[in-house]
Amino acid sequence: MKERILEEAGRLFATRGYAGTTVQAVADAVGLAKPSVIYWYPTKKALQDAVVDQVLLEWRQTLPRVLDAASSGADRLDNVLGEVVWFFSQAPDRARLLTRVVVDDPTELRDRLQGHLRPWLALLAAYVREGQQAGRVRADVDPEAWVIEVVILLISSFAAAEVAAGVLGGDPDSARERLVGELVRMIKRSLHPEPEGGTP
Amino acid sequence: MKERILEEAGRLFATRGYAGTTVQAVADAVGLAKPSVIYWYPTKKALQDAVVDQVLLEWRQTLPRVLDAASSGADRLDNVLGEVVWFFSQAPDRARLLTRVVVDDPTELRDRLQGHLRPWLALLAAYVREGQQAGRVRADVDPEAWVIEVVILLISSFAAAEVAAGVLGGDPDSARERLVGELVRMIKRSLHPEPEGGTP
DNA sequence: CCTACCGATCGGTAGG
DNA sequence: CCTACCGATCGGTAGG
Repeated sequence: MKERILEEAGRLFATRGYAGTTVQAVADAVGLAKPSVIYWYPTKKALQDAVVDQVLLEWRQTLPRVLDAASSGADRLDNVLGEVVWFFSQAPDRARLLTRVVVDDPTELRDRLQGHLRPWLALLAAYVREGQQAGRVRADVDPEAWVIEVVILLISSFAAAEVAAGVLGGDPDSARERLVGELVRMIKRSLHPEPEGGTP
Repeated sequence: MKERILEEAGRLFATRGYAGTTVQAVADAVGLAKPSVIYWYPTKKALQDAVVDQVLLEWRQTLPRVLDAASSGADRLDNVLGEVVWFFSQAPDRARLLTRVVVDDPTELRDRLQGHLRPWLALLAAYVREGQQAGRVRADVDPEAWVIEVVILLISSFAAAEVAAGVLGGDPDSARERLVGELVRMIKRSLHPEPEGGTP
């Protein structure tokens, strides 16, 4: 039952935000009375923490794939982006939830996110720098700033995917596809002028 | 007094969101009793609408500058980006507010935003396409998708600027500067491999 | 522009 | 896991 609650709460927090989600609404979505939700998660805050923790956990579980993608194939960046895109495409609520955490002000949650992000920032920035020394990556890239901007772009692009597809018009599915394609292209071209792999 | 209310409400809606902002909090910030706020803006919803309208109005007032920047100088894209960056740097709450409108779900607000965006999308995409025909812009760019992704990146980058600067570390001001610099570089390089202007 | 007040709903508790 | 209930606060109104 904890899982059902977590699932519905995740959906609601992602779409309506923390303040916009009532414990009663979560209870209704699951089909329980309000105190039953409070039985499993003692406060609304604890429920939100659990939801955010779950997204971070799911991300950690995706890590092996990403690291694998990062060390194989002709175009490693392309592979990594593919995994990240898959992670958010799978469940766009993840991106919406993370966007809220960043924008909703709670400094404590931000700090928790930063703790998760900082090691990644260092790792990825080192990769970029390495590429620069090898001449594969443009010299004018600011490695740390690039990584941060790419993370922002990835998360917010998926968080806004629905609206963006609406603005683009046409069939929603193909609109989403065009947007993801251009997103990936932009990120790659911002790092190096032409694909890594060269001619196959 | 309407102005004071609008100002404080804008600050609060941007930082805490619609559901997270109470009419009482707005009243306290201005130094009025709650019913006095309701006197000037008959409902909380009307107050939010006024706040969003104001941001859109300020953007329209910035338009002449942007259009001017778009038709002068060696690197027109650079000039336009400079104006947009200035618009959001001036008041980062604008970006945070727009992010919320997109993510907070109210379909009606989205539609209003889309109405504002659509003509721009067409105009900017046409510019990109024109550049492609002249060979100034890479052929693999998807003009409409590119414009949308750039708008998303610009808005969310400023909305997350504070957190991003925290992750980057060091002096907050110079961190912000690095991030904006890289943001602009990414956008430019995603369109054409080298600066438009050539050697001066 | 304020005081006084409204019904509804908030997060959470008591007790079983 | 539920019913019954708590004080606090919500958006908004009445009346001046």
